[in-house]
Amino acid sequence: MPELPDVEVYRQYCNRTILNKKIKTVSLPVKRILDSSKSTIRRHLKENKLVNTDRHGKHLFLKIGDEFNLMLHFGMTGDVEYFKNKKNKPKHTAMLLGFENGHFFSFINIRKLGKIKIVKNINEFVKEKQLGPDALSIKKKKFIELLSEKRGFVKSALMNQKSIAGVGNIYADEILFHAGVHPKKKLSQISERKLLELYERMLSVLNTAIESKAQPEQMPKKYLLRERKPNAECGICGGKIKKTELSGRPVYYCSKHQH
DNA sequence: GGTAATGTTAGACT
DNA sequence: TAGTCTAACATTAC
Repeated sequence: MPELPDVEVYRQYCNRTILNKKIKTVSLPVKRILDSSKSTIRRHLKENKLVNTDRHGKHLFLKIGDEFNLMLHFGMTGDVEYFKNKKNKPKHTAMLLGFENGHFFSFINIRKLGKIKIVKNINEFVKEKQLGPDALSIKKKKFIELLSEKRGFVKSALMNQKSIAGVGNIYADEILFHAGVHPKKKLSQISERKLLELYERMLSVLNTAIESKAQPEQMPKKYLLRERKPNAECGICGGKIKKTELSGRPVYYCSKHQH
């Protein structure tokens, strides 16, 4: 479930499992997700250690030594798993690292829409990809500034990685749900005061999701994620949850309290 | 067996 | 020109 909160949970997981272990084997069976050549990735990882982690939006960076990073992007499906016995290798493993201690690390990518790349400088990568500031680091002023100069639907703007990095389809819905803003409201019709509220809600939703380990069942009762289906009862106002579509993606919202 | 799914992006559209 | 939108990608789960 790889939006910002999911990737942050993966990052924390990597921090407590794979750091400072020497890599002995590197297997990359899914060619289409490689953004660096197989040999480049191998060369950087073999006999080296992952020493730190970083994240920008939905991109995870595993630092190799002090010069390079292994960038992982999950696409629509993805997970990471550290395990001790090779027999437990997860299905759809797109990268398998074997450590000196005999344990393994798998980058799982079912739909193969993810990416693996060796990245030298994170800031330069972010610039190249034209990613906006990370959703948890963006300043209030910058947020207002970015959204004020856009047109189109408010949900599209929240999901646009070039404005703000990290918010995807599910959490955009969640943020709008708590801010009481209809996903198909035009940005031009949203007051600055409402933009401020969106900013506050974005932070609280993302932080709450991370605290809940990105598991819907662990989130507060009034969260839309827990009942993300048509005709469910709204946890905030008792209204009816409806489903519509925007750019081919599903949109869930409360027909009563989101305007 | 049809349908839908958490992301990105090239190319079409406005 | 530049911002916005659509379709396509690949695979599984229900």
